[in-house]
Amino acid sequence: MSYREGALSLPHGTVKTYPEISRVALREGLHREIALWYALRAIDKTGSGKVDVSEARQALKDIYPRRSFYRILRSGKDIFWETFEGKRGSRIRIFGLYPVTSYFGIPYLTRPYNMPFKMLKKTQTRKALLYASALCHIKKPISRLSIQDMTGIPPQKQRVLEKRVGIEKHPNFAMTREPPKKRRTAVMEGGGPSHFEYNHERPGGDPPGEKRPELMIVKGKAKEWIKDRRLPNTYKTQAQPAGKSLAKKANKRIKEAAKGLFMARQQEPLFLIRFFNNNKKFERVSRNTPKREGTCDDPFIWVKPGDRLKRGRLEWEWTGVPKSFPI
DNA sequence: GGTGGCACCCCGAGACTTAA
DNA sequence: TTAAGTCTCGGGGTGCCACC
Repeated sequence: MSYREGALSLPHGTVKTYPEISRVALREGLHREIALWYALRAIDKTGSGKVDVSEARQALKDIYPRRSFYRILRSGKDIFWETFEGKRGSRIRIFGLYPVTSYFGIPYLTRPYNMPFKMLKKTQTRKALLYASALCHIKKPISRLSIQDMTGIPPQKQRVLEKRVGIEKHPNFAMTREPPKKRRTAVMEGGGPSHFEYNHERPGGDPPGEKRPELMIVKGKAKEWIKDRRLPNTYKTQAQPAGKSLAKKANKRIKEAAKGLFMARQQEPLFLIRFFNNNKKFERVSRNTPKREGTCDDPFIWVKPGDRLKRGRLEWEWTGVPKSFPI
């Protein structure tokens, strides 16, 4: 079907989103523009990359009021699309993945994820969709502050967005085999006001060498209490993995343009590797001579379901290595 | 069809507190 | 470190109207 055969229409199912692009757009304050870009790509069923302005406005009239549509069209111009005069009036040339990733300096695209298109329809859930899209491929624990670094969205707002689109949160807990006498401290991420002391002794004592929850003392206003040390949450979104052929294509072009993707990847800011799926991966990282600058802070290894102290609880065992080491 | 001015109202965002 | 709640203030979304 060509665009000449009929008006564009809204998809009923899903919209394809790219975590890296969503993340950068959120950070740059371009969430309105990126949402329209996703919507335009979704209604462009022929994949020609060109749509009539009037047809696009008609197709998206339930999502964007007239004023907002034209305003976003202006503000996203030359980043996500360009407009030109066709034979039948104004048209939009929607930029593909490569020009957009180039604009933002994104060195590599992971696989895209499909999100429910209905989330794009409401103003309230539109930004939340992008947030979910930015988060959906992260399967390991991640702190609120790391998410803020990634997306520019502060912790309070993250919670609001998660509620809005039904992102599930799962708490993680720290396990250890170290004797309680060996207490260790960790400074709050983001330079918080104090540090926390972990690995306290459980009332009644603990058998040495056995795996047990790491304990911490929390000081309240009137009293202090001992509790299991909690690690950052893991998050589960409604996103479904989509085909990655377009992302592969874009990555190939990025690689060619940058003359060495891996050079580009090494220049991107590193998120500290802290959580490992198994011992092998942890040993491989810690054995390797420093290849990049950065540190592995307070590393943990995933505890398999059968080895957990509490059934159903997500547990991570402290590796017992010094607080940080170079990677 | 496309854009600008204006006014109204909702919501985003930050600061702060309390609790576990 | 996470979670939840309150409060305040400014900005943005939107409708209406006018103009080109």
